[in-house]
Amino acid sequence: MMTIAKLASRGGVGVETVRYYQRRGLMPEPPRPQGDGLGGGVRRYGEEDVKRLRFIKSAQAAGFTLQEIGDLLALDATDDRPRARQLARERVAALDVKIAELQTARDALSRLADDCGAGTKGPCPILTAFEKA
Amino acid sequence: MMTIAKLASRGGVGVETVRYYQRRGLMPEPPRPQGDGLGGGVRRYGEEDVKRLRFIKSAQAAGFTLQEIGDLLALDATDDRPRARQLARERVAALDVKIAELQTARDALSRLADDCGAGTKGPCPILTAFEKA
DNA sequence: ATTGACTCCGTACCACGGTACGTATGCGAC
DNA sequence: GTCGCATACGTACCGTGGTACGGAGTCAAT
Repeated sequence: MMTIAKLASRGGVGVETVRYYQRRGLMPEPPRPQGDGLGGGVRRYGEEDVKRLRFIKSAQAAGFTLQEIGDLLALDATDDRPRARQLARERVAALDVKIAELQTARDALSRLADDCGAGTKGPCPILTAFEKA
Repeated sequence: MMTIAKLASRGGVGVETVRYYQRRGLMPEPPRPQGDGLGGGVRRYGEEDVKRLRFIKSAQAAGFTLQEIGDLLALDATDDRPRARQLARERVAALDVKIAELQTARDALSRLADDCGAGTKGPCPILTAFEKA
């Protein structure tokens, strides 16, 4: 068991971020010891909380919003497979689009860098670099 | 020549967005006719403004912030090739990282969707879907 | 038992990229 | 010339994802 600072550091985020996720309902707020009569004690966290935090980071990297991540986490506790599959497939499709878009942009920029290195006179044609993209 | 509404629509953004870009210094504010004594007239825009607007969209898709796009546009008017090349190459590197990241996430999600379709009992292992990513 | 570090909680604030709103003015059609 | 929509401009507000701050409580070590 660990306190929030340890949890945050193991999850690669700040303490405030964990608390923000708790407010958003993405992370559970473990019961405080000593009953809970206003000033009960310090909350403790376990490995499953670290996993959850890391999941949130990965899902964010996949382009999910915190809202969607909340939905996914809620889904994880249910047996609604069709819904989970649907969300995953929608995201895969969105990612395919996004990846293609970035690839196109990458190539345009790469071309720009090359073209720009070729000559030495005048400005690089930055404004036109994306025109054929 | 066109007014701001036409420009915005040809650039695929809203009128307010164009004005926002003007405030940010990304789009020029053409002089108003009738001198400029407070209430001069309606500004007019040309094809080069449409290009500029489209460039902003493309660059945004490439992950540039508006600040960076401003830098690029400023650069476009200068002869500082090394700097332009540097910015382009930095972005290419950043895009390569981002693309790889999205690709990994995509594959994890795709796997999740498949695994989730396999059985019919119990919840999909959503929380663990990204663990090996 | 006191110090010092950490926690809890609420509230405020931040950057980003817009979007909306209100008022005054302009401009084309009739 | 006057009706009505579009433009100009300033200012306010929005969602997203946090970050910072301040005061009170807690806890472990000395």
